[in-house]
Parts: sequence; structure tokens; C-alpha cells
Amino acid sequence: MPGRKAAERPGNTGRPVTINDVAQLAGVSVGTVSKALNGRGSLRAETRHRVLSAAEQLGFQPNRAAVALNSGRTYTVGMITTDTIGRFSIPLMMGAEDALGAGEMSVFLCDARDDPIREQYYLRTLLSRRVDGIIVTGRRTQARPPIGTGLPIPVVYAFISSTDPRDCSVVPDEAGGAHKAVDHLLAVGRRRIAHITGPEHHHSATVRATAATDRLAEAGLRLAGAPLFGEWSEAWGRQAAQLLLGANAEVDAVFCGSDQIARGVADALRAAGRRVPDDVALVGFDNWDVMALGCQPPLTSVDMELEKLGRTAADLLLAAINGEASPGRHTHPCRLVIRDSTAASSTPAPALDSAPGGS
Amino acid sequence: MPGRKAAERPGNTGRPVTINDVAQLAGVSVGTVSKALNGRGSLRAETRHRVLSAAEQLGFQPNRAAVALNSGRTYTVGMITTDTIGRFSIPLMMGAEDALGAGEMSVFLCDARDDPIREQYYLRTLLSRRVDGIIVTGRRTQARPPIGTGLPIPVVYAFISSTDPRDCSVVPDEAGGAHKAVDHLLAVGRRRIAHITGPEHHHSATVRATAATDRLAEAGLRLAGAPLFGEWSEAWGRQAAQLLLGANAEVDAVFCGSDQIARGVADALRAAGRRVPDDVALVGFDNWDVMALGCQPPLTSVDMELEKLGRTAADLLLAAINGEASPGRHTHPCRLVIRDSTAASSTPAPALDSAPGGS
DNA sequence: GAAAGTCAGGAAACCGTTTTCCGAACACGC
DNA sequence: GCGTGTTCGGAAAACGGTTTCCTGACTTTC
Repeated sequence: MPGRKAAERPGNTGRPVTINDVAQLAGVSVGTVSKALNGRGSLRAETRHRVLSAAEQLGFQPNRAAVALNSGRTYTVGMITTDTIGRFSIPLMMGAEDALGAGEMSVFLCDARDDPIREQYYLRTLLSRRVDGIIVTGRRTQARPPIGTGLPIPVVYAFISSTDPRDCSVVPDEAGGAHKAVDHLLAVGRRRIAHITGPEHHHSATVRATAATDRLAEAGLRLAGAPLFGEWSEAWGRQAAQLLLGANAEVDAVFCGSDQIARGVADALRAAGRRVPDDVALVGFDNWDVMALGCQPPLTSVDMELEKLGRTAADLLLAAINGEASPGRHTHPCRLVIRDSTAASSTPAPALDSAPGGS
Repeated sequence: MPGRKAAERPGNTGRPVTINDVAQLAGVSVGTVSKALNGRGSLRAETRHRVLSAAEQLGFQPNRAAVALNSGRTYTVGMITTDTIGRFSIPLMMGAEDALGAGEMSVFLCDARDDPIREQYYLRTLLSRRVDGIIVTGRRTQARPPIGTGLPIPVVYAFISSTDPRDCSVVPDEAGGAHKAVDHLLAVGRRRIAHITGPEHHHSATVRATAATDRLAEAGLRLAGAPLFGEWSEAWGRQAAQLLLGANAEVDAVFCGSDQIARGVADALRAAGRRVPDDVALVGFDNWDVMALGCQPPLTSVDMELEKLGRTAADLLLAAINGEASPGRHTHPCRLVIRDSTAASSTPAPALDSAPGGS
């Protein structure tokens, strides 16, 4: 048996094959193997081929730890979700992971679960692992304090944003999304539009409510009643819809802060004998397929395109790793997905003064 | 300036601090620093303290790549989701990540997106990164071919299972879950139980349907009509409920293969004037909160406890990494979560012969 | 035919950490 | 005052790659 004195751990069937094994089989030195595999130096075609087939035969995979050690690059990034991984994080993560994978980067998954201690633990771990960069995501779009200061590697905030304007953040243009929702309702002839949304202390709720109000004001209109702040739940949607029906039966559209709320509203309206979209048009937010498609009728909704957003974040991170940082807050447009809940009524609304700038 | 000839990459503000920096500051050798930080060897308390405070002062974090290189352990594992990361993968991943994090292991996230090419790419990547183990998950519980053979590291299949019985798989006891659902319906006095579920070619659908049928047979009963196979959607639930109402109005309970289907059934029943649970009791599967709680009334459902399952998978993987492999198929019990959709009717069903073994 | 130049591939340093081995200093007993 | 043991800490090898430098063989040129 050749003199292999590597610390063989008994549980392992055959320790991983190293560049040394390849060199031995090909009858060359390790330096030559490295050159052959990486296309460096000058080697005879025959030698190169001999090395390549030896590597192939042994199923050689270079030990990335060793590569990392002398290149200083690990080709890994960390992805920290500040809160529990959920519906919003997933498309983000998938988009980012996909974009990073294309750049041969692997992703460390870190679920901080809304716990600052866990978050800092993960940050230390990632720094210790010498990741090339970090993506920070979270369920809420509200700005949060930077995860660390003076970090030796670039950080990109996705969906969530950093309170430090010098940090790189990628956020959905929620106000723009609300604008699109309102514009669409106006375009299909609705004029008495109510807004039902989540808790007032929730950043997204206020941003969307404000944007909707503002857009209506630009069109010379007002929201039908004050925005109804509550919870991000179907139950609240149902409850709020009943409030609306009790107070003001003349509403012809409801723009909701989430698809869940919209769905509750749809159910309550139907139970009260109002038809969607004929009597009341409905727009949700999030374009969450199970909610938007399960709704009766299927729901028009604002899509924040989180997967694209994740991809953008990853691209910005890759650029920053390569020395081309793009600090600042980058907004990412939302897209309105139109479905039956805002289909043009069979009985068209009376033509009012046309909304200015509406195209 | 002291002779630092490290390859300084210009983009980086201050290269990460190494054990050498600590040694220099503390006025000792690197070996001593290592001993001080890891509690090895015999050092004077004063020396140890001097090293620790130097490390503290510099914010030293050992380079894990270097540690990996000479320990052979990377303290990382790969998590491959064979299909797109989704509703089922998330709790699994969270559970696994949590259990692994407690063991100081970091997790590489790999989303294979139902693409065997991607899957093999990720497998190679993970092997190249010398992960200590791999967890394979997927959306379907059906057995799949092993991700690789003769791998040098342990693999645990979670939720999904491997066709090779020597592989370690952790799967939910779906049949047991169906049994619990049926037992509960029997216990609240229902006798004419129908079953609506997903596509017949879907493993989970047939397993649950068969288990429900068998359990009823044990109680001397039969399913009300053949199982209705369709899709995993609310629309199918609504449609199937109408079929049921048209064909057989005497059903007093429906056990559904998923919460989405159950929700569709609930909506259709309500639209047809049937009360849930008074006229028809309803049980779902998955205990997906948004569906089960959004449903009117809230849905009794079978919970596969995926987070626990993920944790179990991680624990089995950690054990296997430590040389204590537990090959074979491990089943994980389901839990029935009882809500209003199966509340005891206000008008109790006539007491039939009591179901045997019902407690 | 000798000097110069080119080409192929080997030897060794290096990355950052751990661990083994060894030597120096010191205390102790005789 | 000299061997012996103990304690502390340094030197160096090892992990698995990459890269630089160098040498030897061959080719070219005058």
C-alpha cells in the first residue's frame, strides 16, 4: 500500500481524492495537474490530456477550502432573513440563489427568526466563513438599522432596506404599485374607491394607503372614507367589508392592502349579495397565487416581482464583490396583474369627467 | 511598516485579521494563540488572557477554510430541494436549519427546480465544497432514485424518500394522519364520510385515500362513494362538492386530501345552503394556517409537523456524520388539529353502533 | 558548433490554522 | 551543585490547492 498517512476517519468510505492522487496517476507533479486543470502555463497536449483523463477517472473535485485559502475568495455568500423565512422571503431567495448560482456562488441560508442575537450570531459565522458578500432580507419593507458597520465585505439589503443611505438596498416600489392599482380602477370606470389594509404601524400599509390617496387626489377624487387599518387577514377583510357596507353602500371598488384581505372582502361582499366585479371591483396586493386564484372571482393584484427583485439584489452584490458597488436605495417596479375581479362591468358606469393623465 | 506581503486586493478595506496578527499583538507565536483560543496545551493564565484580549481587540474570527483544510471537517451541510422551494420545503428547511445551527453547522441552500441537471450540478458543487452531509427534500412524498451512489458523505432524505431502502429517509406517516382524521370524524358521530383529494397519480393522494378507506372498513363502514380524485386546488374542491351534492345528499362529513380542497368544499357547501359542521363536518390535510384559519369555519386538519420532521432529519444526519448512521425509512407521526369545522353538531347524530376501538 | 531563445514540467513557497514535538526555564530533592 | 520533572511556549509539519521561479532539453540562428 502506498504511504498514505492521512487521518482516515473510519466512518468514511475512501477519503476524497486530492490533486496528489491525480498527479500520481498521471505521473506528473501536482503543479502540472493544477496547470492542466486550469489551463495555465504551457503543457504538451498529450500531458494535458493525460491529466484530464486521470482527473476524470478518479472523479476529482478540487477542495474548495484549499482554493479559498490561497485565493482569498470563497465563492459563497450568506443570505440572512431577519425574520422567519416565509412567503415573501422565498421568491426573493429563489431569485437571488438562481442569479448567484449562475456565478458559481453557493448560498448559506441563515434564518434569524426576528431575533437580534441570532442575527449577530449568523453575521459572525458568515464572517468567519469568509463569505464574499451578504444579502439581508426580511418580511417588512421598513428600513432597519445596518446589520453591521465597517464590514469587510459588501452587503445588499433586499425587500427590507437599511436606514443608512450609504448601504445598498433594493426595495419594491410599493407606492408605484398602489398607483397602478388606482389607475386601473379609474380606467375601468370606478370612482368611489375604498381602501382596506393592514395595521397602521406597518410601513407597507401606510405607504400603500398614502400612495392610493395621493393618486386619487391627482385625479381630483377622494378615497371613499378613511383607509381602514386592521390586520393582514381574511377575517379582517370580511369585517372591514361589513363596516363598509353598513356605512357607505355606494362604494364601487375596494383596493386592498393584501390578497388575503381582498379575499375576505370578496367573501363578505358575496355573502351580502354584492357582485364582484359588477357592483364592486376588487384589487389585492402581493399577487399570491393561492389567494388570488382561489378567490371568487380570481383577483386582480399588484405583484412586487420578488423573484426579480432577488435577482437584482444578487446582481448588485456580485457587482459590489467585483468592486463596483452601487450604494443607495434602488426601487424595483411593481406589476399589476389583471384578473376577473376588475373586469369591465357588464353595466358600464356613467361616464364621468375623464381622469386627467389617464391613458 | 512590518513586512506584510499578503496579496492585498485593493477593493477590500483592510484584509481580515489572521491568527498572525493576534500573535504579533500578544507577543507570542501563532501556535500559542491557537492553544489559547481553543483551550489546548498548557499556558500560563496570564498568557492566555493576553492572547484572548488581543483576539478580542482585533475582532479575530478564525478562517473556517483553513480550519476545514486541516480538520477535514467543514461544518457545513447541503440542503437540496429537488423541486422548487415551496410551502412544504420551508418548514422542513427551517427545522433542519435550526437543528443544524445548534450544532454549529451552516447550510448551503440548493434549489434544483425539478431539473435533474441542476440537481447533479448542485451535488457536484456540494461535494467539491466538502460538505459533511446532505439533506434532500422535495414537495412529494413519493420515493425517488438516490441522488448519488457511493457518496463519501451521509445523505438523509426528508419528506421525500429514496427508493433504495438502505438510504436514510424521514417521511410523514400520511396513512396514520388519514387514520386520525377518520377516527375523529367517527368520534364526533359521522358515518357517511366522503373523500375528495388530489390527482390519482399523486402518491400522497392514493396513500391517504387508501388509508381512509381501510380505516372505515375496520370500523365496518364504507366510504360514501369512491374517492374523488382531481387537483390540489380550491376550484376542484368546489367542483367536487357540487358533484357530491348532486349525487348523494346524505353525506355528513368530507375528509379532504388538502386544506385547499377542503376550503373549496366549504365554500361550495355554504353556497348550497349546507352548514359546516352542523350538516357536514370537514377535515383537511396539511394544516396550512392561511387556509385552515381563513376557512369559514376554521378547518380541522392533519398536520404533518414538517418542522419537527426537518429537525429529525437534521439530527439523523448529524448522527450519521458522527458515524452512527440509521439507515432505512423513518416515519414521523402526524397530528390532528381540531377546529370548528368538526365541532360536535348542535343536533347530535343518532347513536349508531359505536365504532370499535374508538376512544 | 556555440550562444541564445523557447518550451515543458518540477520544486517550493504560500494561504491560515491546528497539532505534534521539542527545548528552555525553573523548582525540587539529594 | 547536579540530575530530574514540570511547565510554558516556540518551531515546524500538515492540510490541498495555486503560482512563481527555475532547470533541463530542445530549437533556432549566425
